[in-house]
Amino acid sequence: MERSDSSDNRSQSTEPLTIEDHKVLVATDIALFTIKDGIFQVLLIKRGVPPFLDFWALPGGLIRMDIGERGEEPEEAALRELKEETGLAKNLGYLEQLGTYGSSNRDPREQRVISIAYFGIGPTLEDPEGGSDASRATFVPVEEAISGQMDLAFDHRLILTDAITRARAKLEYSTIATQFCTQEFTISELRKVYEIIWDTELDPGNFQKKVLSSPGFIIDLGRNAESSQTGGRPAKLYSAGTENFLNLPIRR
Amino acid sequence: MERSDSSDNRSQSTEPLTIEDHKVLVATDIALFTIKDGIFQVLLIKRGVPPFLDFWALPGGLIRMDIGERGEEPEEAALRELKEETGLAKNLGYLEQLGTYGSSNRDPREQRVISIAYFGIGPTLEDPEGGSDASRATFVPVEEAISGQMDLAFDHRLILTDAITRARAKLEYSTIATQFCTQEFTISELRKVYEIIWDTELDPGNFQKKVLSSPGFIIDLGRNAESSQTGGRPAKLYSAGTENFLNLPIRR
DNA sequence: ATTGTTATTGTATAAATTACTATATTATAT
DNA sequence: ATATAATATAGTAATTTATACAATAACAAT
Repeated sequence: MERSDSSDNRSQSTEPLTIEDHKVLVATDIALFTIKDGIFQVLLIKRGVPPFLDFWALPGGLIRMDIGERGEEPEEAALRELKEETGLAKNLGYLEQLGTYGSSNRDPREQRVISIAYFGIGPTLEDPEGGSDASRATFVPVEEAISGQMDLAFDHRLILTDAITRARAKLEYSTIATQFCTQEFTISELRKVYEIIWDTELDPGNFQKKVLSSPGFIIDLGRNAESSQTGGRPAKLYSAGTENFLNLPIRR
Repeated sequence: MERSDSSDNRSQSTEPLTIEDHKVLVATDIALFTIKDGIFQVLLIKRGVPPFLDFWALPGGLIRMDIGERGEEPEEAALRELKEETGLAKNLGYLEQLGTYGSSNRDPREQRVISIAYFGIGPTLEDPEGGSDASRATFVPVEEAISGQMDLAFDHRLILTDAITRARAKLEYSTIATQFCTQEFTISELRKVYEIIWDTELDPGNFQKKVLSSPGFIIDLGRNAESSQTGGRPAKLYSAGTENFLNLPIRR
């Protein structure tokens, strides 16, 4: 046998590495966003264990192989760790895979660890509280989280940056903005989601027409919101529609 | 490695699981697309080893831990397997992560295997040829590949379907269509990329204006292509521009 | 009733898209 | 050479969409 590049995924006595040696640890992380106090925020935990003890991090942890028939589903692991580390267990408004971060130097420990990162949205949820490997858990304004003031563990600044980019991009061509609202919301509230996340101002009249002319974006509930303290015409109430994507994008 | 004593994970004792027991195998797969003979095609291999012996599959394989300081980078593994299984080693026009497929039942073997899937584009490349674990390697029309006529291994039909969706969507708002062309191309050739992948017809005049008014999409080379056999005004030659995204989308 | 505030509708203009026509430049047939 | 077909490119009018901004509607506070 002169060729040494043949498949080594079955353990052979002549090969130095067994299949076991190619296994790696797989973790999940969630960038869970919300709008709280009129600010675009992300859920972070303060690590209570090394490495990166006392650094801030996205909630997450290893996929466990002792759960389920053949180990945990990745999304399941992400939600479990979210609950363990932050106490948040309500159904999220939205969850999708962001990407997998597998660079060989992303974890300082001897073991190689790759992470499947998720992008999530929750409406104003119950207050998080630290647990498990997290000494604290709190929503943090995204600007603050990526500013450099906060020490983020591993490559979580990269993951978070990618997640913020994803969020801002998806507002344009999808209906996910409704997931930042409560179940019943006004068009003004929906517009403020865009304004806060994009850090820009949108024309109320034009926004209204655009949203109302996008089929499946929002559903008219036929009722009005209660008048605000400051007066003004009461706004109609809507709920999220059934479409996931917009025919015509909403532009910044 | 100093941990040769802990590699026995098959002992079903009552002892708690060690960190080793949570490790899994990580593979990569590539959906590599091209346009060949005027048809949207994807590179598939015929498996030469079990499981799914003689099934068609996306090129790919395990990330190796015996390459590099701390194991292979995922993208590196994907390109290595591509070369080993299909012989294709030229620089790809485009490569991005598609997503990670980690369902616990996606691999029938005892070992849990998750796969990081990539989406790639090559211009008309050299002809592929099978190697390593692949008995054959060939470009296959995407319609044929997902039609059900071909037996695809693992969850590769799902991955391929997602990759096709990604390709069709990215044509709208990105400049990746140029990656399906040779280095120098005409606007007609670029338009045919859209027409073939979207299976639709686009108005030549309107397409021309749209492309030329999109800054950074294509670069005028100031030369003409050779006249075609059938006559007609010779087209100007262009090369791919520097922008990755379009301000205004190209619509189907 | 008056004023302030917010929601909603209307309107005029600008920009982009679409459908279609016209012209330019070549090859091929006669 | 001339006519015709084929393809690329440019132009034009109608339609749709986007933008800026004005007007009206419906409430609270006074």
